[in-house]
Amino acid sequence: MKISASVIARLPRYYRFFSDLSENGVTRISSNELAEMMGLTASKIRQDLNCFGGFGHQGYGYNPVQLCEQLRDILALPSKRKAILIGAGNLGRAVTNQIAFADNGFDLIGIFDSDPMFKGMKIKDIPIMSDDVIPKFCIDNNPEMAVLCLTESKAPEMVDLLYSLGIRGFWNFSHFDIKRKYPDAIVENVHLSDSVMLLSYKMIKKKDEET
Amino acid sequence: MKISASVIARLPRYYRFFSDLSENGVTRISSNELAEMMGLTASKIRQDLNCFGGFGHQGYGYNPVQLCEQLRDILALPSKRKAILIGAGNLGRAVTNQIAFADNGFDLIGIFDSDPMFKGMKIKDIPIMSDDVIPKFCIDNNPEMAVLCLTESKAPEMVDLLYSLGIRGFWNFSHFDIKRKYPDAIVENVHLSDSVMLLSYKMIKKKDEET
DNA sequence: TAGATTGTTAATCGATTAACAATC
DNA sequence: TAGATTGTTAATCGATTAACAATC
Repeated sequence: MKISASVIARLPRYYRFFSDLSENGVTRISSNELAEMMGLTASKIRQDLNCFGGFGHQGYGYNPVQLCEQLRDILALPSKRKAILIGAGNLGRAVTNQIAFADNGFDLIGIFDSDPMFKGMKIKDIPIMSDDVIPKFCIDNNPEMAVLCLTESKAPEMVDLLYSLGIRGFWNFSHFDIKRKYPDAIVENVHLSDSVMLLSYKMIKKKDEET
Repeated sequence: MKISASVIARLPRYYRFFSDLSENGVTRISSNELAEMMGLTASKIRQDLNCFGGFGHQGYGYNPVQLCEQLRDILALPSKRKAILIGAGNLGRAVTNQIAFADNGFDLIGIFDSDPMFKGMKIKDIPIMSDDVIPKFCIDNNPEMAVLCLTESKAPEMVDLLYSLGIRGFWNFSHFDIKRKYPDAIVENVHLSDSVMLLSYKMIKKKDEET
């Protein structure tokens, strides 16, 4: 009954496709058609979606509107857990747009930066506060998740602080290995440098193969 | 002799660890010690690193300095391919810092944005130009890679343009499916919304399990 | 030489694909 | 009912782990 990590990793992408289909007024799609769209096999799609119960209709296919709602619930997108963001630099501001508007399961309630230049500023109506007030803010508001967009060197100390304040979910853009220090934390890492290095590798490999 | 995608996906992370070790003056590490650090098995590490040749020394272990150099070459980090960036918003500026300074295999030579408000501005000494001049710029400079940090709706048209100008590598922060339209393009997707949704899922699952 | 640790083969495990019975 | 397409089991494939011989 346990659902594998590889299935789960595909769920947001399914949600994305069903969401688009449903917005485009498509009321019915077969695993074959979807497989062609997504570049997967129909078999994999049927197995994946079936992990969570019979969302399809035999002889008919899948209903994007219905699947969309199901996937929203599975991914807990309507839950709106309180989140804070550390680091109001370019990355922090970019991520604020991602998280504050889209319907991604979180509600951004505060932004923090050590640089006094941000004092009193707001991003999308969310105030930027000084790092100093993180403890008080967390005790008062009990956020569950923190987005880490801070400089490398400050990450370890900040994670210690946030963990001590009860935060257990981390969307981590730094290279600091949170899981290693706090095995019970829930961490989603985004390593942009890994991603661009992979692109570099793929490009050199393609060139090598062509010669 | 073909190296699997799962091995390749781990290479940047190995590079990161060997890089840190070498900076910290570690001159020797065994697969067992590294496995403990990285949360992998020693066996997997030995198999992975052996895909590219015998980088280890029997009875001794691995030399981080040496491995670091080897991985740099494998990932083609010294190659500095010319890259342009489309979209000078927060995300674009954040990514500029990533790519313009770090040693990631690319050299950022131009930034483009349709918004005239950016006209004449620079980010890290790289000029921001109008979208209109993309064709001329590409013909003159022949960039190989484009970073896509633009709004969703503009992506399809922009990819058509860039592809027609000879660009085949894409670091894609948009949701537009480049590979589907241009199967011979080399694409590395970064879907931030997928990542945050997975975090949402993991957090709700943990809560479910605890009750 | 003895000890340590890799390189590499064989065994296991899990994920993907194929096939088809169930059913709308 | 006939046709279509899912749900689900069985077969295949690939990735991970374990074991040990090679060798520094």
